[in-house]
Amino acid sequence: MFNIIESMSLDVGVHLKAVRQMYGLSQRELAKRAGVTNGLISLIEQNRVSPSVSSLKKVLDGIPMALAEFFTMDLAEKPQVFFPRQQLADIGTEGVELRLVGGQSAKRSMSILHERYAPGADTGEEMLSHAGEEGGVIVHGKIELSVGGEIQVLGIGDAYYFKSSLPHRFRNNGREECEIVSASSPPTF
Amino acid sequence: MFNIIESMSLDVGVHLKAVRQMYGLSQRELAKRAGVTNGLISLIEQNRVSPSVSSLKKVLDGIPMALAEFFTMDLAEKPQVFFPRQQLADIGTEGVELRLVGGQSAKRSMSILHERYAPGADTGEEMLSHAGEEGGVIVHGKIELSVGGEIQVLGIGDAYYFKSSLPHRFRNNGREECEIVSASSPPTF
DNA sequence: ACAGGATGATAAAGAAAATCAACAGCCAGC
DNA sequence: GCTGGCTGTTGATTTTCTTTATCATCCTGT
Repeated sequence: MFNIIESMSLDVGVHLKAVRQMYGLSQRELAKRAGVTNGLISLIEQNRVSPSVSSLKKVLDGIPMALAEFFTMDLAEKPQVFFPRQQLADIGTEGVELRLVGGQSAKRSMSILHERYAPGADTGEEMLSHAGEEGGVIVHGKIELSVGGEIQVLGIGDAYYFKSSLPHRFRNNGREECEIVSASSPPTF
Repeated sequence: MFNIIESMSLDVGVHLKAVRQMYGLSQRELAKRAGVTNGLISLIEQNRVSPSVSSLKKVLDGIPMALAEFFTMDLAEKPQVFFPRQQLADIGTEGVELRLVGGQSAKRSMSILHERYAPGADTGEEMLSHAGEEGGVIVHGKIELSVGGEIQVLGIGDAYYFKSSLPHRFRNNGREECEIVSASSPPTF
């Protein structure tokens, strides 16, 4: 009886770990939410067991994430979160400049906001997390943005786009006011 | 210790059975290809066990089908094929009865309508004009159709097809009710 | 009517997953 | 230094899944 797991095309363990960390959860936190034991999550992430579908479902419910999303994440390239300034420029053809944020995403029905962050302003240590998607462009100043474990400082012309369910936080560490044009879907305001 | 499976949103068993039969495989045939026993497939399809991910993977490999494909098939509601008459939404006005096929489905590339024009019914002197294309067949009665300056009376079995941007008008001058089955793309309704 | 071969279902035995409870490591605060 | 609380890991036990072998049923051809 040789290892069944190694024949798997999808590394469930590594993948689960990545997803869990992306959502900023510890094994115990996730286990508690999912109604399973932390030991199980540990074993799954080490690929020492192949969870039953019902178990994996329970675990993912704690995130929350659907089974389909979990398995399709491997096929779909990991969604781009940060868009460097250069990447926004010049998408259009000759004479036309199109600055499109999150252009690879198909569905985008959203509300647009003009935000201003005073120096030191912060959306708080408790990470924001809600339904939908959001994105924006930094118009003036700088902003520190944390999304799903990744942290980056964005400056003028930089942009962002992510699923709002990922824990996120905006913080202005600079001395200047920061100005952002953003959009969220479905319309929060 | 009560049934875990009943809390599953996805009915793996029923779904696997449907997929297997869709591919014209018996439990034993699939088991042989997948390298598992027919008994396991029987139990899975009855939801008497929740297979491990690795087992389900092996089974699906025998079809063959990817895990992602299997789970995404469940999220996509299985499209309705048959629409009882009563179920067709009536979106018409006075003298004109318009019954829309598949009105509840968001993603449609076409609007199929069952239209009834009472004697004297008229879509109005102001010509209709919108994007896309439309066509149809006269099932019962007669209808006077004007399209882009041309006028013609169509009877049973006659048909039409034109670009919706051309100004058009339907009018029933006869004494009988007129019945038409039409389609337009992209969906107007 | 019968044999042959297919179908899916099932009980019991064996293998693997999931839990329980304990473990060591790490870091912040006293 | 400790303590308390967090992290992830692990051996032993319980629970569940998977196989084995058997069963009844339904066709098809003789």
